[in-house]
Amino acid sequence: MDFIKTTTERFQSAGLKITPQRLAVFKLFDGNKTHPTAEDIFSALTRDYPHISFTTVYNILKSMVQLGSLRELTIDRERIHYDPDTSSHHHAMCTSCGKIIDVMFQLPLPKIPKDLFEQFTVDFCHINFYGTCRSCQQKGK
Amino acid sequence: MDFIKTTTERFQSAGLKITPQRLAVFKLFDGNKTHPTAEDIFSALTRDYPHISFTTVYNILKSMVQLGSLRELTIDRERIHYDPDTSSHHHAMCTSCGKIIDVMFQLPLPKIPKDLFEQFTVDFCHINFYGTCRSCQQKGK
DNA sequence: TTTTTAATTTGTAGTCATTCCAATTTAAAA
DNA sequence: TTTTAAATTGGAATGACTACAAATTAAAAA
Ligand SMILES: [Mn+2]
Ligand SMILES: [Mn+2]
Ligand SMILES: [Zn+2]
Ligand SMILES: [Zn+2]
Repeated sequence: MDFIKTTTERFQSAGLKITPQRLAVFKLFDGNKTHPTAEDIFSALTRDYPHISFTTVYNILKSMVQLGSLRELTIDRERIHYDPDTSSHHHAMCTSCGKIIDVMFQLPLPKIPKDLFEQFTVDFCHINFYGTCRSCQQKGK
Repeated sequence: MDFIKTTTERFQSAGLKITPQRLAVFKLFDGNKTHPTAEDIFSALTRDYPHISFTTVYNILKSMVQLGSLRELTIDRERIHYDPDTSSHHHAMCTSCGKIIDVMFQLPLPKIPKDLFEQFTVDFCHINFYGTCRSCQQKGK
């Protein structure tokens, strides 16, 4: 299903308006695999919306997360990265350049220790890999 | 091996001094399974060191991490939690009360998709579970 | 199309964890 | 005991994110 259309419908169903700023953010995330930050989105918007406010960007991101169109990553302690792919997958971040890539695999449920479930109702799980990407390895030589 | 002794030796080998403040922090972490924050450590120290500075706490924590006596958790976006258990294990955080518990298991290497290793040298991996702990589930009723 | 109104955007100020810095103090080597 | 490099301290700075109130606007109603 189309990300922009789905997200637009979710906003409308929630009684939220479709503003040019919102639509521009939807477009930036459509098919985006780069896991941008609020700053990234803000910078990209300033070209078309020179008066865009950071608050607006944060507001839009928050609504998109609440409506299930974006997921917040926990991999980078410095800032939140947003992912329009809300399906179950994980991430790897290069500790040298900060690039974040997808790691498409499922942690098999039987592997999770059952004593965890005895103490805890698990809602979701983030698996974060840290290391060095190819281009940074070559640069380091 | 004893945590305080090991950590003390690491500081000395690195040419760092053993101050009362440092020793007090080492003691607070010895056998500690609660994953405290800098604030937690600061508060615990104010009893014996009423003039302790936050900067000192942060400096000590940084040195301990650098020398391998502490590990920084990525599970809580709001603040860093520190763990004196640097062996490979994972964590679960209650999204209601913030409590963090250990999840003792190893992600089996063959389960990690091999294309990750083609693009990336993995140094370490944090697995973070989020959910609701027992006592918060009961309170919620 | 015009009017109406509640929602949105914007700029600014505020928060909070963490870091920076320079003056003072101190562990520990000489 | 003296010396000195390192540590501690308090206060100021940083940076991501949030709160708030005034101005603007999407879109429903007339
Ligand atoms: Mn992703
Ligand atoms: Mn632990
Ligand atoms: Zn890299
Ligand atoms: Zn709880």
